[in-house]
Formats: sequence, structure tokens, C-alpha cells
Amino acid sequence: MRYWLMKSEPDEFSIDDLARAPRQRTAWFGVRNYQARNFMRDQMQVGDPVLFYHSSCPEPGIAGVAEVCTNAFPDETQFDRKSKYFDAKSTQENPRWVNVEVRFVRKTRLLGLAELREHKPLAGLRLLARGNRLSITPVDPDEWKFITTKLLK
DNA sequence: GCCAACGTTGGC
DNA sequence: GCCAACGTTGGC
Repeated sequence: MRYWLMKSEPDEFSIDDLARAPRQRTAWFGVRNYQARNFMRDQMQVGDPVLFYHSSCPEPGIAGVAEVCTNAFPDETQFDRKSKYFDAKSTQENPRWVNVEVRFVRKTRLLGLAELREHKPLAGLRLLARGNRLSITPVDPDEWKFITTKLLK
């Protein structure tokens, strides 16, 4: 089992949207970065815990906990000409992009970026690495434990 | 809106 | 394969 952090812009899809979604689940569509795609395709397993992160918003930070609930499968939006995620180079036979589905676990207090940076045990958190832009990053078990038991108790 | 950092594209 | 130009991300 691995731990993850997944970014979403709350204007697009927030932790509250996930809580309100049918069966409290959603396909994590729209990932168009190969590294992030490969994490979903090659490393994510059903049951992996996820920190739900709000990005590009007034208060960026961890806003809840979710869980991977399917293996990776083709992202439907890549075939949809009307979608902003449409990819002309993708075919049904040879899809380029995949997604997993994610299930709501709980909402947490907003654990902001500045606060995350204050804690020594989180110095290695991928999210905090200089210039990091990956929308899906692994979280070490120790980091997960620290965040969920010490900061989000 | 600015801008640093990174990823992708495409000419050569 | 190199690398300049461009596009995107995302905090501030």
C-alpha cells in the first residue's frame, strides 16, 4: 500500500463536491502529465489512502482524506471533443490517459501550506519540494502518520 | 497579475 | 539528441 496526495482546484472540484458526489466517488479525470499518469497506472492500488489538497485558491492546503477505489482505466474525457481535456492523439485502441476513481473518507480542517512547512518531519514532503507542480505525489508512511495523527487529529 | 519553475514541442 | 520557445502550474 502506498499513500498519496492529490491536488484539485476547489473551484473545479472540492472536498465538499466529493462528499456530495453520487456514492461519494469520482473519476480523477483530466490528468495530462505523464508522471502523474504513471503513478495512477503503475503504482496506485485499491485502498490506497489519499490526502485531498486544494490548490490554486485563496487557502491552499490539505482539506480532507480520500481513498483510491478502482484501478486505473481510460480517462473518458480524452475522447470527448467538447472537453478541455480532449486529446486528438488518443484513440480507443490506444488511450494515452488513464484515471482512477477516488472515494470520500473524511473532511479535515484546512491544513495550510505555511503550516505544513513549519514541521521538520515534513521537510521531505514532495508537495513542498522546490518547483513541484505534480498534481499527484507520493507521501511517505511516516509523513502520512505525522499529518494524520499529529496535525489532523 | 506576476513570475519562478517545470514540461512539452518542434526545428535543426 | 539538443535546446529555444512556448505553455502551464500554482503560490503570492
